[in-house]
Amino acid sequence: MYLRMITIKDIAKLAGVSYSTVSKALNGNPLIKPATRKKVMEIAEKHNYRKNIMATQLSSGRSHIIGFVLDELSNPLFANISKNLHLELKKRGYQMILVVSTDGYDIFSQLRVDGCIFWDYRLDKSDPFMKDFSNLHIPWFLLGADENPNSPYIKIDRKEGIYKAVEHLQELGHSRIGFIGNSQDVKVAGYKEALARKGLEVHEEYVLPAYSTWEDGYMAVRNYRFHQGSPTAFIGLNSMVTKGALRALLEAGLKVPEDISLIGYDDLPEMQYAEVALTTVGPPLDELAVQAAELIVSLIKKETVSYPVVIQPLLHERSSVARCKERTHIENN
Amino acid sequence: MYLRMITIKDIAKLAGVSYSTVSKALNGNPLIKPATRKKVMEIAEKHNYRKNIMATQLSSGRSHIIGFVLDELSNPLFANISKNLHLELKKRGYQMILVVSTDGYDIFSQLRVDGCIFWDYRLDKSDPFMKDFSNLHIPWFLLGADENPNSPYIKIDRKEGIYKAVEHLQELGHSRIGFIGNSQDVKVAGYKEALARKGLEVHEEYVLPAYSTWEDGYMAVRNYRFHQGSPTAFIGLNSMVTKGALRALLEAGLKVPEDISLIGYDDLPEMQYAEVALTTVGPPLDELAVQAAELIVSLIKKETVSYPVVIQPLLHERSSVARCKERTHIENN
DNA sequence: CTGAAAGCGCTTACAG
DNA sequence: CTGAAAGCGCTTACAG
Repeated sequence: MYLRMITIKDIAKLAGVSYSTVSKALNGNPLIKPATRKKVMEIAEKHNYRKNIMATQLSSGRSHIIGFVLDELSNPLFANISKNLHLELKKRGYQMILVVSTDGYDIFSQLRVDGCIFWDYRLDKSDPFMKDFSNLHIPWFLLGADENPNSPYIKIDRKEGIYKAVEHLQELGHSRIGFIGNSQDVKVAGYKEALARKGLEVHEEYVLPAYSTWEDGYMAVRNYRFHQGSPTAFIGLNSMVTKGALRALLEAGLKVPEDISLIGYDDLPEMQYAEVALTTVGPPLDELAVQAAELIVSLIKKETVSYPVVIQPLLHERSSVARCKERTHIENN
Repeated sequence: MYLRMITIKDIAKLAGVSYSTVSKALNGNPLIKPATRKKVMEIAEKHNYRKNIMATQLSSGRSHIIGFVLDELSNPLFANISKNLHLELKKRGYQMILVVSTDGYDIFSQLRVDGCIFWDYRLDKSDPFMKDFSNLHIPWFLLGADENPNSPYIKIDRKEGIYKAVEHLQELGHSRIGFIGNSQDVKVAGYKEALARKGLEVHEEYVLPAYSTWEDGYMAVRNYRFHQGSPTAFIGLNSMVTKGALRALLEAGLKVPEDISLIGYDDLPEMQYAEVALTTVGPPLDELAVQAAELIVSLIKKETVSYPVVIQPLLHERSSVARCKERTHIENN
């Protein structure tokens, strides 16, 4: 079918050693004499040898492939996480495949992954897929879940992240703090709790509904009527919503941060390159990837792990937040 | 490592037949007596047997996995194409894995895919990856390329699609037709050619620059100063740009299609659910997937194929285009 | 219609 | 330090 590829037996012949020696040399077995290893390596290199992963998998029983399951692809956050995770897994000797749940999961019946990471998955144990999946006895965990009784997960403490944003704003004198996002999101709950903890009043009117896109954030602000008692600061649900909101604020003639402060959730690089360098709160994405890679590898190795692993979002101060000048933005309006 | 899974040998023992018979029964070999097959199937079912794909791959030499390589994930078009392609491949006995090029390609050194589809890839033969990849002798083609000398590809005749849009608008009396998109895109070239073919004048001013997002389309229209000689109709680069442009047009107080007509490229379902059901032109996405699946399977089977396979974009009339009422939108403005 | 046997390309005790 | 051998779980001629 294909052009036949070179195998360890071919290399063995060329090197004048047994093919088990070749296998060991290729795998860096320390018992092999350096000179032998060198010769084997050179021949392999010269003939562009590629280990046949299927054979390796079959004999070793493991694929060294991790599945990363995402719900949707539209959030730039995923591209970032997927890339970081890919890198961290690679460092640990694993490859990653992306599985988009809308594409279905049958890939798992073909490809034996050694482990699986589910991003922010709304876990439904009665889901036929989850039933099938658990039959495979593949180590897995939820990344970014809020809870997952009896199974490992990495929790992003989003409520605490929002709390940090609220705290930061309050310290700068803001007392009327709004949120732009959909009320289903745990971040809205976190927002309300944070206000309560800080002794600030919760006004439903301060929550501008925005589902998840740039457009949503933009329209939420566009549709909002600013008035005397409007928030002097807003927190945005995610990077897209926040950037859309920023644009709408600027178009409404409000200066950010002079007239109104804005903090975005999710610390993506693009946030600092927005029209105004955005102050953000969000999980450290590199750490997230490291923790996720470590956890799945530990699970694969059957090490005992304690969970949840909790990731604390961090505040990154940039240029979209200023001390509250009470009523200033209203006057300008 | 894992809970040991049941194998064909186990089934053979339970069924009282040889394991080669089990293999054949499981694979639907017609020589096997129906009663035998039934017994085997029942036992397999009962014990939740899963074929070990690595063993299958190793012995058959093929993985039945196709790689689908994407550059970026943010366009909703990709989600659609990926899903359709996945389905079509599945019908033909193949699984698909998504490979995001920003994640790197090392997955290919681990996982032997039987074939590979590159979406709209800016092919660079000197790219070290492409060199490595071609060494693997894996069948592949470009999907959505404009050309690919000496290798198979599926061409989407975007220029012809744009031509259809221009023609449709002209037939309804429009002579000042604008385009919203970035001038790097082949669609802009197609737009200019279409105007020329139709004897319409090309004004650079009619091309509103928009790179690719909703925001880009929205801002392009926002920043445009409508005047006496402005276009009476626009064509949008893709679904996102078009939807952003639609919003900006509406906000500018223009009625679509009464005051101004709009055609969007890419016939995604969401286009008809926009604020105004959008007339679109774009490749039939189901056919695209079918053609892509057929081509890669043919290539894998070493069948001779003729290429390029050309996909013609289709016009879908909805409610965003109306007969031109010369100057009407200007008067209203 | 069924089965014994070879083979896919590796890994990994085990023996030397 | 190296090699012979068994084995991973299948598929597939081949013989019957």
